Amino acid sequence: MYADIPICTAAPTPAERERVEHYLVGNLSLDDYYSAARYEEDTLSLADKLFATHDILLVTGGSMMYIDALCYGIDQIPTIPDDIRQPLLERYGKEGLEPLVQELRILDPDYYKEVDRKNPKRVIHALEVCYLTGHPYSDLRKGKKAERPFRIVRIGLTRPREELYERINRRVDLMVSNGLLDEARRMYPRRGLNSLNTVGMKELFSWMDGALTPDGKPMTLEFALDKIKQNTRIYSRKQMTWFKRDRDTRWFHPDDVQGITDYIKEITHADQTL
RNA sequence: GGUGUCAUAGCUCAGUUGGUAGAGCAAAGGACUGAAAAUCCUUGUGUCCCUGGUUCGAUUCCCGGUGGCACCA
Repeated sequence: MYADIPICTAAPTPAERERVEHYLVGNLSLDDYYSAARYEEDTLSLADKLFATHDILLVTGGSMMYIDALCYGIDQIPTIPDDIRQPLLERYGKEGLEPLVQELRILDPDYYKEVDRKNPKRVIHALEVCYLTGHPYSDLRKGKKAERPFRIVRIGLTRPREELYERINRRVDLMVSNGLLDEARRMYPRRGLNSLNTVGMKELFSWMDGALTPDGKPMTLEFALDKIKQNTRIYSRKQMTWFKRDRDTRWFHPDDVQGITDYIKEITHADQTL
């Protein structure tokens, strides 16, 4: 989605896009506001258009909440304007989280009971919605699964951890030889943007800032690159935690092309007999 | 070769006035509804380098050994 950081995001290359049509690649600029809800809108309207000429569309990637927004929908909650978000962020910076948590207890006791009260993003967002709408956030959280006018087949790809980690490390090395450092240097002036608070950029920005490692020494490039590998590994584990919750997902080793093909055939056949 | 110093969790190190030990980082598990590649939560038994001694009891004190580091030759 975000343009200008194709190496960091492992965006499909022009050659790959030549072979297979891709959508929503580099369609956003780094300072665009975006969200899972907008992704839901964008992908649904795109799907509507593409199904006129295609039978099957493939959604790939590992952005957990975005994929769920497309597959299962997301509740109608208004986008928070800056003049509501900013004052809350300032208060959080000055007063810390506790007063905000107490305020949430009054404005939305139901959500207060279930939120992770140590997570600033969750607490602040709930307050934002309360302020903006004048209603408790929990009133808007229906959690209702959306119906889609198409069939969704979820295929999960995974591999033994050792194999996975080895590939992640190699992937980062490959990104570096493809010019990740130059990309980070070009983006450095815009480093405050949320879209650049991402694995692959944040570690290199810290290195450029001369940040210190936990033992008090200035970060080396090698340390920053190890950090990228480590954070990518952690991210891959988070993906597993998220996706394995979903009972509809069928898992395959990525090399098991036969298995995946058979599974798709089986499902298509089942559809035809219906 | 001599003298000094250090040896504790995967790593960097605290600590125990002698009663078998704890932080940060790493690692693993988990949460997740408009900032999500974000944000947050949970989990710490390890021959306290080895041998012997003192002691009711040693990782802690003492002798010796091994290894690292520093200085002197």
